[in-house]
Amino acid sequence: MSPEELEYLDMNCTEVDFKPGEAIIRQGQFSSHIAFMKSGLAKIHMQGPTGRDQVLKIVTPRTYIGLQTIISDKIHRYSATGLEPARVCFIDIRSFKELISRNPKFSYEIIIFLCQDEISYYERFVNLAQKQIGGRLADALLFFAHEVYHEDHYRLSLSRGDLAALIGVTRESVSRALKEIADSGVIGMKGKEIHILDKDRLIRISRTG
DNA sequence: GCATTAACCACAG
DNA sequence: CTGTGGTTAATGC
Repeated sequence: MSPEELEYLDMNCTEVDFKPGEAIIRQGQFSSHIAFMKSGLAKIHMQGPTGRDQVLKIVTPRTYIGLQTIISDKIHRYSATGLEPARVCFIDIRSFKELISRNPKFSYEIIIFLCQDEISYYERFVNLAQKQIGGRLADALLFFAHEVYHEDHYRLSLSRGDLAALIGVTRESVSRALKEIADSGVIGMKGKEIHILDKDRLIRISRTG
């Protein structure tokens, strides 16, 4: 993006800080803005027909929240909630649309983002449908190491319940699966501290799980 | 049938 | 919020 466009974005953007557990956007709420994560971590989640909460994805810095708002400024179909202290930038839809139509480079970046996002949903969809708990949990643990913390040793900011909602199982199953995978020496774990000790085996679990 | 897997429930730290 | 144990239902040899 050119400096002018950045400036344009900045001028039309309102920065807000969120604490862990605070709602960034709420399912069912009127939507008039698109959000951009500047820093921190959040979850995108949705209330299912059973009333249970499902985590659709984890949002890392430099990604958008609520892009779908572009197609109609109606109601949010999902929620976003902070997991770690987060700084979020809200851009009103009009300004955002303006930028899209004015700037092909920007539009192209958005399309790239949407494409990558969709691919990752496809993969997650298949993984959730075909793997059992061990494999799904391994996927999640590897995801946090590779995509979020960029470390094999990290402090997970999600609760066991969040983790369960992410991989579509109950929190009890997460507890048991974590214990099992830790007892086998593949990971080290104390509370929310996760230490990947044997990545090869973890990857194998992810594939065969 | 028998084993495995995972949800559901209750209860304790 | 987290972990554990018992129970129960579904699925696959």
